[in-house]
Amino acid sequence: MATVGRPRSFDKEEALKKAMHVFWEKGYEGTSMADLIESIGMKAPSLYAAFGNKDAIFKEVVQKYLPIVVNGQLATLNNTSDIVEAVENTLKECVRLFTSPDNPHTCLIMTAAINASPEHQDHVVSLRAMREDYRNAWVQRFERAEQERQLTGQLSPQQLADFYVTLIQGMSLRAKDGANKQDLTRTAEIALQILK
Amino acid sequence: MATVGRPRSFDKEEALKKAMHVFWEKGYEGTSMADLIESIGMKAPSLYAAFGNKDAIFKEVVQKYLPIVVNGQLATLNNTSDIVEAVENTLKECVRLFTSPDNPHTCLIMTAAINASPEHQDHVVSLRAMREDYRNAWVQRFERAEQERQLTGQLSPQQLADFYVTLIQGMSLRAKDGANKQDLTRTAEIALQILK
DNA sequence: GAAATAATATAACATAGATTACAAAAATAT
DNA sequence: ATATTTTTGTAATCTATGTTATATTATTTC
Repeated sequence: MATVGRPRSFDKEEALKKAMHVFWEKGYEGTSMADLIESIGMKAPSLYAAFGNKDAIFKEVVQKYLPIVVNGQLATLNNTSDIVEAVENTLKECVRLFTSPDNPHTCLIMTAAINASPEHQDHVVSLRAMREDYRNAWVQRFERAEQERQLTGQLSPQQLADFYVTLIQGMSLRAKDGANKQDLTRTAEIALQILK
Repeated sequence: MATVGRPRSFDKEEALKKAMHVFWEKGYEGTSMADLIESIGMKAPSLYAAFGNKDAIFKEVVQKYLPIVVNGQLATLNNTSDIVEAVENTLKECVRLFTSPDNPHTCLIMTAAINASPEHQDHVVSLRAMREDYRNAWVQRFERAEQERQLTGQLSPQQLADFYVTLIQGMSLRAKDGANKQDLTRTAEIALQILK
């Protein structure tokens, strides 16, 4: 399916992946188009032609990041039948993600758009909505556990979900601050005590 | 002590407090000089004359915020003799701060400078250092509790400090996302179980 | 090989936001 | 009162950064 005209000198998927890492590392406002241009190795007009403007690139990055990271993690949460194991595995997966040498040490959804100037509030709002979805997924998982009589304590699914999501958001920040794998693992293990 | 020249039409402390609230709400990069000018009600030249540039205003704001909020909180942590009570009171104080109608629902030190463009990395770095100090204060508190034989479990002061600081950083984000006082209080109560 | 098409590179352009110049205003001191 | 000093207000300037115009290059189709 060779198309007419000069061929692209870059792979769009590769470019998007590089853009993702930059936004992941520096956040939306902390990333300049110059950063993207430098990291991706594309010149401005090619970037604009391929993706649109900075906002559009960020949105596409988030669309890409979300399935890979969040859904993969929620699969762990939902596909492990024992609730304690499910939470343990999911927390460990968070720790692995937040300390992997392959990517920035944080969660893009949690930290890439916390604050923004008024014109870019939509990114703040949309990531916040995703965090809300993420929390709801945790609530649902604990509701299932409750129905399956796996919750021994007197804590409600909402309370448990809030607790673990709060902890994970905190770990995103701690990792960005430089917390290592051991530190975060210990914190996760402590949090797991709540379910035992 | 009347000084010569046209008198100021504003109170410097009041102006700084207003600037603090803007930065607290919007973060360093999310705040424009126009925002500050509007909120404070001073014109640009007066602002610059009184405080210096945006960076200087932010630094002065942080200097002001730190003693008021963080030290007050650490006083609670350190001056309550029983460790469980100390942690409980401190967490409750966090919740109160993060949900007070009088101020933005987050902690400035935790969320006002998470990401920034390269020229403003110094703010990111300095706030990170303050978070490190904050963590160390928690470590020291638990070390004291250990010496006083108040720690019943087998968790080290570092592990406990990491756990609670992670939770508090998470609560800063959850509060900014809209978590209410009840939600955060429940989360804090759950976290307190670890010490019992 | 010439025409058509699509991407690239250089460099200009636009705009938002931080900062400053300059003249006018409001006070004190002599 | 006049001179001096400091702050204020308007408006200009500077700068960083997002975006686009234009010419050029590389490919396919006829």
